[in-house]
Amino acid sequence: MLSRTGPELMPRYTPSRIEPKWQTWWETNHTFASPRLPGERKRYILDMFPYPSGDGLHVGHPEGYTATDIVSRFERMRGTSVMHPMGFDAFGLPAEEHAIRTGTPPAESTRRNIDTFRRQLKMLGFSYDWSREIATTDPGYVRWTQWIFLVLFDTWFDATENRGRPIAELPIPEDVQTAGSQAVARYRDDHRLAYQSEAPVNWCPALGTVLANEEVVGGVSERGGHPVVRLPLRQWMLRITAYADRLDRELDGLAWPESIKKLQRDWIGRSTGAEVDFFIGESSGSEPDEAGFNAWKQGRASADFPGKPGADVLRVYTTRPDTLYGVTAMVIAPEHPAVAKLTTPAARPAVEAYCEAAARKSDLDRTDLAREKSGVFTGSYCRHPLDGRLVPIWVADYVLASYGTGAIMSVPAHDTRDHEFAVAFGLEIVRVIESSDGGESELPFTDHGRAVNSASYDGLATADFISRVAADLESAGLGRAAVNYKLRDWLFSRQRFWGEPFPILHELDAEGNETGLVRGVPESELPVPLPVLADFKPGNTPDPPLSRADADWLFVEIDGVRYRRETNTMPQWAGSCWYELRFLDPHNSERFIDPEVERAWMPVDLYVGGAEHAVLHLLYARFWHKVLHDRGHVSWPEPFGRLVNQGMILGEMEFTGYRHPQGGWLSAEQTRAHPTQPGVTIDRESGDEAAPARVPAEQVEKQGEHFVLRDAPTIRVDSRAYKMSKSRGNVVNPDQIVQEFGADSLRLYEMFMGPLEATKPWSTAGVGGVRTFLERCWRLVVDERAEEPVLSASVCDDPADEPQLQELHRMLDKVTADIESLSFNTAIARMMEFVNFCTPLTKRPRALLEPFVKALSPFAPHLAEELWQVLGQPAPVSLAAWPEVEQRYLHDATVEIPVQIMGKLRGRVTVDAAADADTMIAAATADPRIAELLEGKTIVKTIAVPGRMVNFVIR
RNA sequence: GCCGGAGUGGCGGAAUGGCAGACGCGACGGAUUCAAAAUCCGUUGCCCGCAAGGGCGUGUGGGUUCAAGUCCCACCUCCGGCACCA
Repeated sequence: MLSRTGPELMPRYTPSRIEPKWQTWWETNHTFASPRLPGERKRYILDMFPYPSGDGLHVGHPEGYTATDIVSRFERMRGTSVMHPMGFDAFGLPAEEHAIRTGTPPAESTRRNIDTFRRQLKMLGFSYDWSREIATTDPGYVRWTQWIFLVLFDTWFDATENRGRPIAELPIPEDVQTAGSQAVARYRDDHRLAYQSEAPVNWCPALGTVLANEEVVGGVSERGGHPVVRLPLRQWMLRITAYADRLDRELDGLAWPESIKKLQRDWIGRSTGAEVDFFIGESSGSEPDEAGFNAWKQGRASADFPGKPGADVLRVYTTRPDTLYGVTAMVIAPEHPAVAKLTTPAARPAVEAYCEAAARKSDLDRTDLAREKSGVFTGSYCRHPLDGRLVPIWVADYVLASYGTGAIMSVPAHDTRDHEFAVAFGLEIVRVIESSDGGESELPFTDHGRAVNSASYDGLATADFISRVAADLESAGLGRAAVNYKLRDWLFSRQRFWGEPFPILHELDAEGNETGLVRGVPESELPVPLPVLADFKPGNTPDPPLSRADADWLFVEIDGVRYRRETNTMPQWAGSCWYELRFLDPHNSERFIDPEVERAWMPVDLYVGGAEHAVLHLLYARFWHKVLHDRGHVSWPEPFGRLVNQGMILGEMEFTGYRHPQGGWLSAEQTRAHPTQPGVTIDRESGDEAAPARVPAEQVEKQGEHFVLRDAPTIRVDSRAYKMSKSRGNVVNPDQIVQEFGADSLRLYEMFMGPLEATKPWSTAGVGGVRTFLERCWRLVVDERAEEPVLSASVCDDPADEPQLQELHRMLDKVTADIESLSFNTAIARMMEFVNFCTPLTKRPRALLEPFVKALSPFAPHLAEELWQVLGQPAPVSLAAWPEVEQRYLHDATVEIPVQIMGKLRGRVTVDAAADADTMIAAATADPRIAELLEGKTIVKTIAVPGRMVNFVIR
């Protein structure tokens, strides 16, 4: 019996023998080493490096990696200098959780996981320059991550120049200057891009850490789905909001998918509108009197709009200043600083109770569950800046303290949320916009339209109103145009062990208490290593594990001053914010990168990875890069020139039937999803839970639009592919696929499945299909009956004939163009056609096979090297010159064109490829069948596109 | 709710406004074989027809055009993301 993989049968295509052989050869010969500096044409082709999880590689990884590998190999063969490195994003929570469970230090399990990943990546034959491998956990890498943090710490953002500058250049106001050096230090600290803040944070008791806003989804942690509560804590923040404008605008020049750019823009959330001050008076009274208001207004008219709101006003931000006359209430966030002042004695108990409840509420309670608007009246009023009427001030948690000014003007007629709030509390609703067509539109009406009930502005279109009123407010000193961003500053510290320590020291006084002054660790003492700990467990309090380190780690003395180290660690994102730079100069111990190398290789020309990083990683990395750029450390403002997102690979297609609780089948259309429990299906009528059951494909057939059970055609079954997951048991293991089919087959299959960017279901039968193709390639060249791989007798030195050369060059033309456009699936299809063409040939000229093997080599590199060797060519084909496409073989002398009558295909005629319209029409009418159909009809119009088609319009 | 993306044979998918379904999987038939596997050759959108041929077909309904999977309008379904940002 013959087996596919039996080593005794070498003449058959045996990946398990040739793949390790060539992997060793490439490694020994440093085939894919990149030069320090590129030649004339360079390509920096980068994968998003993986987090080395304990599960090893899954089949999603090789998809993007194969795509970039094909492009890298192709570019090398064309003589381009290629940078194609790989490394590991090795800090992160899972290693630490594993450590807590098993007692294994994270460094150890991380090293093991990296070893597994590296083995698996090498097994797939990727042409990485492994001498450039980095892990974010390497001390030599951490050193420079910490160094970049110190750059952030040393930078302030100059808003007038719109760029980051050294903190030493920060202008110090005179009053601060006179207040002494401590005041100056604090002033500087308040302006650094890396700063400490005491703001409420998302504390996750289950994970024992605080999380970034981005890591909290719907009130629970993104990782693990644990509840998150809000807690005030001292934290390190990065002032990414300073760069919001540039992060938004500078997306324009990038060759990124528009959808990703849009996601980033939406996340940054730039909005334009106006800030407006509402008079509340100096004293904490409930109704500011009219005289005071008039005096205030007069004062404002002769002065500039204050940069910061005084205690006598409530400042709001609105994108719709045109609705100013529709204001019927002011609403401030429970955390707004003026809450206490505005609360009247009578209202105090209710307001305090409300604010306390809001503070305790997690984001989950505030959003998902509490859709009903809640709020409480403060008892106070403010004065409307334009018409002077009294407007009640409410507190409600639908207003966020962290956005805009933390206070809004409520316009129930023209804002959905304000409308809900007004309805819930019986507030007045005043229409100030009608639709442009004059129709009585329903409220709330949030579209643009025409102003009504707005004094002298009546009749103005919304856009005109906005610009007019903004100018009027500005000149009256009552408001000004303003820009706001949804983006918040980046909460950058974590109370975990397995992350980069901050290179920061807190000054201690004689009693050992922190003075509040901080300094960076001297550059010469980087990296700050992680301390040796016996126990990695996070505590019940937000005290970081590092605070339990030995005193000789924890305390430092410099120039006679004692310091305590910062004991927070950086989040996992830190390492991936600049790895694209370090790959270019991974062993440099003098600088984080040699500027000459940086200038020569950056930016990344092709960056491929999953769309799940569309916002966070890519935004953070762009931010760091811009800071480094502003400080003169890198030459380009953006790190990634072209970005492509590979699609997700789903599990195999599944048919699912539903079992009725009383037994028997339930047709799929009689079921629906459980209203609250995700993943649970119930009987539409009875509400009973329906048990899903996987149905084998052979028991199913298609009937009209749906799939039904073959034995019970009234029972519909669902058919779809699901995300791979351990719980569903549909995870495909790359090791197993390589063992069964070979790495080349896995690579080729993943590229053949469909477009790179599409989501597509896995099919192991499909891997078998491309394996068959590779076997056909093998038999084209190799004698199957010999003991050792030798050339097939049908391979000859005869020149290739014209039709063969045409086939060859058309294939090469298509494959070349398709690699350039990352359309690997169609490139492979074209090579399959070429092999189908060659298979029946009893004499197969080398002139045909050798260029084909070259074209195949980026896709199936091991097989290509082996075939190249069998053909007697010197290795490696991986660096052979990409075959030239000869244009003269691309075009036929004659073409067959369709002939249509009234747009319907009625025949075909063969004409000279260069035939003009008249010649084509003549040929078409000369065709007996066409002539017959045209007989007795009047030709109204004739369309002839040279080389394409002819169409007769008849009557 | 809002924002993306996608709906084409039994399945994955191809198609600069110009011959819909390339290529692959699956299925069916043939050659080879004692037999099977493997291999090679062929057929394979649906309907009518012995055939020649004809009709219908790219989620639904309309439109533009000599010609629409492709462009425009309205809608349906699925997938992904965001979700009180004033």
